[in-house]
Amino acid sequence: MTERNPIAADSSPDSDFSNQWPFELSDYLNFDDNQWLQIDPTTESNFVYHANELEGDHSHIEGTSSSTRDTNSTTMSESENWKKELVKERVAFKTKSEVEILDDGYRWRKYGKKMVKDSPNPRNYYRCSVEGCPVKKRVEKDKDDPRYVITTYEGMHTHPTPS
DNA sequence: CGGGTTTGACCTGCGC
DNA sequence: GCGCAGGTCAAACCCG
Repeated sequence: MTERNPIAADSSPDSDFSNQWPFELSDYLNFDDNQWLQIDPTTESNFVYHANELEGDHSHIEGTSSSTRDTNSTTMSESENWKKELVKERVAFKTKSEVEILDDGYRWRKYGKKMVKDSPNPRNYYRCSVEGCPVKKRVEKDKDDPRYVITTYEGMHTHPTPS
């Protein structure tokens, strides 16, 4: 599967991520359970940076990137648990799509499939085909609306997008 | 033949 | 400690 899937062109050519996600992004991000975050289409290029902010501390979402979290003042047990979850970048979003396999420019190899408890649809696990690249993603259909596909990316690519 | 998919088994973390 | 659920492995299989 090397052909592109031009479902929709992204409208922000300056955005780095418009190259990475050349399909239509939905207005919602999901980070866990019921944690849906609505994003502004004009700033959607920022969302990647904030996925990990939400992993353990759902209380705030900031507009800047990466790791500025050492100044928090939560309790000890909380911050430890929270650190543990911040090992990897993670971002999830919901796309309206007929197909689950969206070509985002990278090559993915499927390595697992699992039924999840809260959904009648199976969850598929993919890994980046490039050797040494730690990126994984999981794809599942929205249980409430099977016309939507929930994709969760984990990690950052260590290589440029193959073309 | 090489790369990706399928699929059941296995591993691990967590709640009870 | 046990059982469940999510995540991963890996052998067999499929396909260009």
